[in-house]
Amino acid sequence: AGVSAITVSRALKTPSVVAPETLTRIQDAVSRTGYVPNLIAGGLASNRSGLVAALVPTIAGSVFLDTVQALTDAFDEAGFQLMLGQSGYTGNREDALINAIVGRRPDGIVLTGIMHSLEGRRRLLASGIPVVETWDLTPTPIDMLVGFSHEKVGREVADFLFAKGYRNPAILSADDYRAGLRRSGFEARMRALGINDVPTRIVPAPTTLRHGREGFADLLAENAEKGAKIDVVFCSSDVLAHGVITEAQARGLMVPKDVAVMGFGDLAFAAFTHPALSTVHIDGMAIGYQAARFIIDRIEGTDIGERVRDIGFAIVTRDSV
Amino acid sequence: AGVSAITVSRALKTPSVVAPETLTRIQDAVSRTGYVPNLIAGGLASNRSGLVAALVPTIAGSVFLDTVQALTDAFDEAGFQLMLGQSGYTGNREDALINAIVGRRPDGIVLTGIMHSLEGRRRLLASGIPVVETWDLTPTPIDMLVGFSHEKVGREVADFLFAKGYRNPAILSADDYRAGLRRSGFEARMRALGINDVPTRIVPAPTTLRHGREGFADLLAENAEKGAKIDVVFCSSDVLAHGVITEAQARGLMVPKDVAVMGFGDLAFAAFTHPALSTVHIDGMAIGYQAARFIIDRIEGTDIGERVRDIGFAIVTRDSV
DNA sequence: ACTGCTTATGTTAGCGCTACCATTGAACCG
DNA sequence: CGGTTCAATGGTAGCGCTAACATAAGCAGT
Repeated sequence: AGVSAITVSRALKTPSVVAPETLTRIQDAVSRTGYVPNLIAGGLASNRSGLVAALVPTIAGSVFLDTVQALTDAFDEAGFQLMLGQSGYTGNREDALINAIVGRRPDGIVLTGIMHSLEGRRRLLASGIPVVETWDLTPTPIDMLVGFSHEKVGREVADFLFAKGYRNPAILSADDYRAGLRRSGFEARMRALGINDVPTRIVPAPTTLRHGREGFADLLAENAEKGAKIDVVFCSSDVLAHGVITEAQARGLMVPKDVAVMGFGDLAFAAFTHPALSTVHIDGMAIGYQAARFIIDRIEGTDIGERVRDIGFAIVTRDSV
Repeated sequence: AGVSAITVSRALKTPSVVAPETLTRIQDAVSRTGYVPNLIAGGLASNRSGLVAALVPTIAGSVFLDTVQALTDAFDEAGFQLMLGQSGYTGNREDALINAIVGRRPDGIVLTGIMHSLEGRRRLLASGIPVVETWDLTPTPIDMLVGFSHEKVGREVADFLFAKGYRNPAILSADDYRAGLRRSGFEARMRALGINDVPTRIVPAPTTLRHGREGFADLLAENAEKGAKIDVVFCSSDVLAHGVITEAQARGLMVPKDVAVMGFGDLAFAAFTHPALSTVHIDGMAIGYQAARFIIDRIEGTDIGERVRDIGFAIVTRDSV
């Protein structure tokens, strides 16, 4: 287009600084030749890769979907591309993933859940890349954090169910760190209320409708042996809770008359099960948007204010409790 | 470590060509200094970014999850990082995304669904990047393809339901291109079988339990007016079908005695609804793995054989039909 | 006319690697 | 013992951009 490379670079990145006439000439040449700037090279030169990494345990049928969705949306809009990594629930792949990710010099990293491996924490810290941990609260975040207290969820659900008159709660929970936190909060508060033995069934993460049905069936069988009864099941996910409702239905049990069911997550379907699921609402999208905001602000040098955001939760009463 | 940069590069990429003694010395220095190679720079130099892009309409509650999961897994293992892009169902963001993605010079692109925009096709073709289109069949793929015929699904489901004795089918379908294909296949075959008017309800994509319930309610209301009846509902997704089952239950309708329900996708939960959902099984994981294989083979120069793979489908009979 | 300031564009260097070719020294061979 | 081969390592250039500074031209103020 009769101009130097740098002018083209400017025309594409900061069009405001080139003369309008030159600009149109360049844009014309770009569309004529089908030129697509190599952002890899640009990233190397400017030290801004335009990449952001998100690590989730798994996307399969998970509560993190909304968060991932919000992240892609928010970052897309800001011109970043999201790299998705699945660490699995076991955590042993986390370290290898961290290396692969840090090597690509992303402009930010969003972690779902807090980072547990010390080695991983050190490496992230050393990299100097903005990091947001999400979906949990910890007094010692690596960098920034947006989440809520799982323990507190457990406690408040215990209070809620107790106030509703339930005295024979059971737990159906995924084998997952955060679910464990909710469990202990729940048990601790129940103990304080005088209920000491809470029958508990642990199923593998990620949760499925199947695990909900089978887990509930197991819980029932186990308790029948002991001659005990269950009047409410607190599930570690809405999917599990949906499974419990389904199994109850299949057995001719009325929900909530015979057994009440409490979920967690308030996924899109929760309001439309039959009966509608009472659950704990978590705003997964808000977590994603806030995480994106944190990183974008940090990159742009804007003040981000308090680096830890407790996004809270809300108990939603519908018809299953 | 007393060696030149290039030797380090070799030690990390092709350890077999450096002397074992030198190798340990380098590895020692790497772990001592916490050196993480800059893959951006490496990518620029070697023209291999180690990035692969996946475009999905949306990940929200979708049938594509398994495919995305398989893609991250397969590519992670091969040392590639997945970039996730959501194009939305409308398709107008597709072009902008294509540019952002091509600019990052990924080593491969996986498209969910075929690319419709001519401009997008041209750009992808021009980029020379290996492209796999998935979840659909077309006589004119951009490059490689792994999918199945949605029309054929519609036809076979029509045959299947007709053979089962159903004569008053209805359709509950998402407003989505591929669902439309299944719909026309279904209607065409039904017409051939002498059934001309198939009551149809279109709901927005992505599908939710809610749309399943409301859509079925609408279908029912509409038909009650006309004094017609519905004996089976063919849904464009398992989620929708689950909604129909739920709504039927809420109304005291027996499935499949009063209405039968047919899903699509065979998602993990389909076997565990009550009654268990009859549906069309699609192996989303296999689609993902095959797509990854295509791209990896292409990169490594291995012969990929036939560039179009029809992965087929299977009608799964459970209890809802 | 000179200075100072602003706007538009250009020049140069370098981001951190790897491709390519060269070099070195040892082993092997007739 | 010179020639050939091979394994291990190094030197140089360059991937395609952008940061930083330089330059040129226009314009206002004195």
